[in-house]
Amino acid sequence: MKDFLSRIGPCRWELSMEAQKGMHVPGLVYGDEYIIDRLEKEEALKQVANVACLPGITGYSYAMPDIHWGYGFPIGGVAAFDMEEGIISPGGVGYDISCGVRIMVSHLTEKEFQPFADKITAGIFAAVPCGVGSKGVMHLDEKELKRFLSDGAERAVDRGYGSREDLLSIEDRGRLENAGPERLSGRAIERGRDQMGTLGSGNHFVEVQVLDEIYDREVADLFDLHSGSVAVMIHCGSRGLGHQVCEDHIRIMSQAMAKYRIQVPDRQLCSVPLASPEADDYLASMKAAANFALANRQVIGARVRDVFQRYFPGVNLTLLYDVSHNMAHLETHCFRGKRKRFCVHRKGATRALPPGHEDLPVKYRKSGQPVIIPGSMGTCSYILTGTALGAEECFASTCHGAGRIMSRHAAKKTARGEDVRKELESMGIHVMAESYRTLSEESPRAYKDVERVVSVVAEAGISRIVARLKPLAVIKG
DNA sequence: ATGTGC
Repeated sequence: MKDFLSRIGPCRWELSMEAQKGMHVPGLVYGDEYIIDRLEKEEALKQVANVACLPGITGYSYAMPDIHWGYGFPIGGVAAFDMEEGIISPGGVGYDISCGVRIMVSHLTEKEFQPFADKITAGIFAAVPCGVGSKGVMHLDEKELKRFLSDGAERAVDRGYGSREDLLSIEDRGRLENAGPERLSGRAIERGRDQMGTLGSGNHFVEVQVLDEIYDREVADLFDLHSGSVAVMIHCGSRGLGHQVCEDHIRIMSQAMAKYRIQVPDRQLCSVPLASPEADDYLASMKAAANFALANRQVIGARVRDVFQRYFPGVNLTLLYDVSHNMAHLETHCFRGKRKRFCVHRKGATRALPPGHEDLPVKYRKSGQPVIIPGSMGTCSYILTGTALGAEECFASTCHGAGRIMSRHAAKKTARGEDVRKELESMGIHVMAESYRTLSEESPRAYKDVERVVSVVAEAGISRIVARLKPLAVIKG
C-alpha cells in the first residue's frame, strides 16, 4: 500500500487510485515522516482505499494524522458524499455516535487548585459514574428519555444542568434538529434509560488541566484563555444507546445493500443511498443518539461545576466549546468552485469551521471554530481553530486526538494498570479510575505523540494552534 | 466505543 503514497505538498500524501481496484477518488493523507512510518504497520491505509470505492465520494478519501484501524472506515477518516449519487454508512460514523469533547475554562490558578486537588478529583469521581455499564445519575422513563433524544443539551438545561448560555458554545447549539427518537429500537431505549450523565470507559475521561502554553495570543484572548488557568476537559459519547443504534442499522443496511446493488470491498462498509428510506431512518436515529451524547456532556459538565463550587464558590467554569468527532452531517460546501450539499462523514475527525463561517456563533466568527484535541492520558491537549484552507481542501475537517498505535490487547502487555497509575502520579497527576484494566489499555505508550499530530494539521494549514493544556488530574472509567 | 470476547 505504501508504494502508492507520494508526497504532494507540505504534510500531504496522495494515495494513488492505482492502490486498489474500484477507487473513485485518490486518498489524501495528512502526515509527516513520523506519521507515515507508523501508518505502514497498520491496515488503516487499506481502509482509506476501501472508502474511496464507495459511490458518490467527492474529492478524496481523507486521512487525518491520527488515523488508525477502525470498523470498516479508519478512525481519523473523513469522506464527503454527493447527495444524489452518494451513500451513508454507519461505519463512517462509528459505534460511539457523537463521541466528543468539551472544555470549560476558569480564572482559577493552578496554585489555588493544588491544595484541593485530591478532594476535587475524588469529588468528580463520585459525581460522575464511570466504567463499562455505569449508570445512576438519572433514571429516565421512556417519555423523558425521548425528550432528551429530540432536544439534546437543551433538555439538560431545562432540567437544571447548566445554563442557556452554554448552548451557544456547543456545536449545533446542543441540539440536532429532526432527530427521530420514536425510530429507536426498544433495546436502544432500554440501554439509554439509566446512562444519562455517565462517562463510560475506554478513552473517555474527565480531566482537570492547566493552560501551559499560548501559541496565538489574539485568539487566546478572544477565547479567554490565560497561561496558568485551570480548565476541565470532558471526553465521552452516547454510551450503550448510540452503540445499539449503530448495531441496529449495520444489520438493516447489510441486508438492504443488495436491493440497491451497492458493492463494497469490505462488508463493514455497508451503506445505503442517501436518497433512500433506510438512510432517512439512520440519519434520524443517529441524530437522536447524538442528542443523547450532547445532553450527556452537558449533564456531566454541570455536575463537575457543582464539585468545583464546593471548594471555590463563585468561580466560573465557562464552556469554551463542545465538539463531536464521530458524526455524519449534511453540510453545504464550496468544493472546487461548486457550492453543493454533501453528507460529510467524520469518524475520529472534527469539524473545523473557518473564520467568517455563517454557522459559527457570532463570538467565534472572527477566530474560526474552536477545535478541541485531547491528548492521551498524562499528555498534553490542544485547542485549535479551523482555517479557510481546511474548509476548501477537506470539507472543514481536522484531526481528533493522538490516535492509537497499539491495540488494547498489545497495550495491556506493555504495562500493568498499577504501573501506569504510578507513572502518572510520579508526574504529579492525580488519578482515579474505575478499573486498572482501562488504565493499562489507555497507557500513553499505546498512542501516537499528540504534539506531532497537531503540528501536522498546523503545518498543512488546515488548522491553527491556539493553546496547549497540561493534565493535573484525570478521572477514568 | 460496548450490559467488551475465544
